[in-house]
This record gives sequence, structure tokens and C-alpha cells, in this order.
Amino acid sequence: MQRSQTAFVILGILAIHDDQSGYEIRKTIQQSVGFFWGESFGQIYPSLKRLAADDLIAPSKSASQARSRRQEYSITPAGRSVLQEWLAVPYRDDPPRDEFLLKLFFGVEAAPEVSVAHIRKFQEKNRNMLATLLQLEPLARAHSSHQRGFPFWMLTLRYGEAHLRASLEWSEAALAMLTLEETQQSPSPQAPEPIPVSGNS
Amino acid sequence: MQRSQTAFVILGILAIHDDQSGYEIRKTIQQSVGFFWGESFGQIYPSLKRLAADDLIAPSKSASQARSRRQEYSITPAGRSVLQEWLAVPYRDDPPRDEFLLKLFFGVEAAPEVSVAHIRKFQEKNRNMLATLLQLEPLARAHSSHQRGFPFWMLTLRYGEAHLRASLEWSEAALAMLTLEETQQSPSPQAPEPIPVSGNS
DNA sequence: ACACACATGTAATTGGTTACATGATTTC
DNA sequence: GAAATCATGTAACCAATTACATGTGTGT
Repeated sequence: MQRSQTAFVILGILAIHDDQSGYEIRKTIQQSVGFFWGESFGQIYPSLKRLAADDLIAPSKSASQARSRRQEYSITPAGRSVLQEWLAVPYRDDPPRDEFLLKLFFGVEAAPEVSVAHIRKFQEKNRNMLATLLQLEPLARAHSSHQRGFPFWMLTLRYGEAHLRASLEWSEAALAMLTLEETQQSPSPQAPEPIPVSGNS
Repeated sequence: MQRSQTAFVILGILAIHDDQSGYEIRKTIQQSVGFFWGESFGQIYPSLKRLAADDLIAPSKSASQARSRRQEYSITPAGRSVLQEWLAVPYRDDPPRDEFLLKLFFGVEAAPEVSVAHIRKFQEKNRNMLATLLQLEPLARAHSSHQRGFPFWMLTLRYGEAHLRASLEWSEAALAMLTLEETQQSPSPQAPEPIPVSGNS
């Protein structure tokens, strides 16, 4: 019974807040776990059908009674227990693939501006994300600090913040290093260590 | 001419060091970009064939002359320019999917030990990776500080270090929070803020 | 009337993993 | 001669994205 990860996200989202349509579920995903998880419609709608067929979710407020043709779903007891089973299983960390780091690693093969441009894009992306996250935090607190899941949501939020900050600090240093190297074409007479190392015995 | 990312990793690796077989290329990938990139044989060998057919790499030291049936390849001028083109294109960041954070986000749906166990696994994984990285650094320095790509390699290394450290610090705080909550079933009279927030106006 | 957001779905493609199959070379 | 590692490859499968197709409700 190999279920796709999409199925579990849907179950999780419906466990937090029942009676959502596919469209709404996607929006909720974007607004809650958006910065570390994404789902497309092409994945959500078929998953909803499958989950409903397996009785892990059930259609509520059908299209006939509600406005338009939207179909809302809620999680069933069976769905909840499947979600809990999945939660208890150790997470699998798939081998990461970071194209940014890959291009940077091969940076010497390109003109220096290329890598600088990549890092600047990276830096800006991270700045924006951090800004969004910091804005989001007080809102989340005001809006849902009373909900049972709140401490866990904050945990993921802090995780994001910590990594965003780490990325930004690293970006500064990286840019400083690359732009410095650009200027000094020939190394000065006494520069034994090109990059300072911490924790070097 | 939609080429898979695998093709570019191979080109990049061969650009750094020529005359490697598929088997060796994979090992090199693991040892150099391993902590942010992975490739499987099922992907490498077909890619090698395609790249050779497109004259971006060329077979060298064929099986007949060298020992066994291994086939080494080296990058062609055309291959190098394709690599450079790719490097100049802005990296695409695919929406991240982090199962660890996802399970943590839904943590309230499971027993408290479940999330604690996830974080501990995460913590240990990051500790090990940091240890490996810190060991690797002086070796890399001694072995290849003279190579042109070295500064870029160090950049990715530092990136890894920064994020690993951020993860470990976060883990400590997260575990402290969760294990504390486990103990104090009912909140003490004056505990207005469940989690301390930085940058809170 | 028009545009925009809401809303659901399918088909084609792809990038990639996993498992399987096979055999050579080295080392003990 | 057994085991481990080196070495190459293929077939089956799958999760997921993208693009496409279609239609409704709301606001201006």
C-alpha cells in the first residue's frame, strides 16, 4: 500500500481543519507548510479521489447543496489512524539535490560574474523569504496560538528562520570572497591562507 | 534539447578531472558534491551514452587497451561550452519537499515521543554530517588547495557547515521545548509566552 | 461585457529510483 | 576457490510536473 506523500499532506491538512476542497487544500498548504512543501493540482485531485475511494476521507457539503461545483472533504477515523501510522514511521530523507550549490561548485568553469549572480539571486530569495516568515509569525501567533498544533508550527517556523539566516550570513561572506578575488588578480606576496578556517587544528 | 541535470553533473565532474568511467564518476560525485547531490547508476550510464552520442564527451582509454571492460570518458570542447552555457543560466530552485518538517508540522496528531524521535534522528544525522565535513575540510585543503576550483569547493563546504550548525542549534532548542512540555502537563500560573521570540515588536 | 479568481480535472511527459542481471578483477 | 569490489547495463515502475481543457461566480 505505497501511498504517495501527497496523500499524507492532504490527510494532515484535513486533520487540522476539516471541510476543505482541493482548491482550498492547496491554498492551505501554501500558507502553512509552503516554504518547505509544495503540491500541484495535478497531484491533489487524483489523490483526493483515491483517498475517498479508500475511505480515508469523505466528501462533505457536496456540490449540489453548496455554491458552484466545489467538493469539500473531511478526514475519516480511518484516515486519521493512517495519518498517525505514517507519522510514527521514521521520516525518509531523500538525497538532496541543490542546483544552486552544484552550479556554484562548478563555478570556476564559468566567468566570475556568473557565480556572483547566482549568489545574489540566492541572497535575494532568502531575504524575501525571511521577511515573509517574520511577518507571518506574529500573525500566526495572534490567529492560532490557542490551537493544539501551534507549538509544532512554531518549531517549523523557527527552523525556517534559522536556515534563512544562515543562508544570508553565508551569502555575505561568499560575495565578499568572490568580489575580493575578482579585484586582486595576482595574489599579494604574503597571503598564505586564501580563506580563513574555523576549527582548524 | 532538454537535458537532464545528470548530464551537467557528469560534464562538470569531467571538466574538473578527465578520464573517468561511469563507476568512478559516481564515486567522485559522492566524494565531492555528495552532501548536496546524488546520482544513481541507472541514471549515469544512459546519460553517458547520450552525451557521447552528442559528442559532448568522448570515450578515452577503451576497454580493449585498459584492464577489464571499463570505459573512461573525457569532456570535449563542445561539452565544455554546453557546460558553460548551463552554468550561466539562473539556477532553478525546485519547490523543496522536506518530509522531516512535514511530520514535525503534523506532530500534534501523534504521541509526543514520535516528534522527539524524529528530531533526535535528525540531530544525529546532522552531527554525523558535520563531523564528516569537518574531517573532510583539512584533507581537501591539503589535497587540492592549488586547484583552480578550490575556492568554489570551499564555498559549498562552508555552506554545508553553516546549515548543519544551524540545524543542530535548532534541534537542541526544539528538543528542550518538546521535552519540557511533556513534563509540565498543566501550564504553570505565570508562563505567558510558550516560546521566546526574537525580533518581536 | 470583461476580467479575475474560483474550481476541477486529464493526458503527456519526464526525471529519477530500484531491482535485477551479468561478468571481470582483486584479495585473502 | 570464495568473497568482495569493480564495472556496466536494462526494465519496471513511480511520483510528480506541466500543459491543456473546461466551466462557474463575483466584482467592476
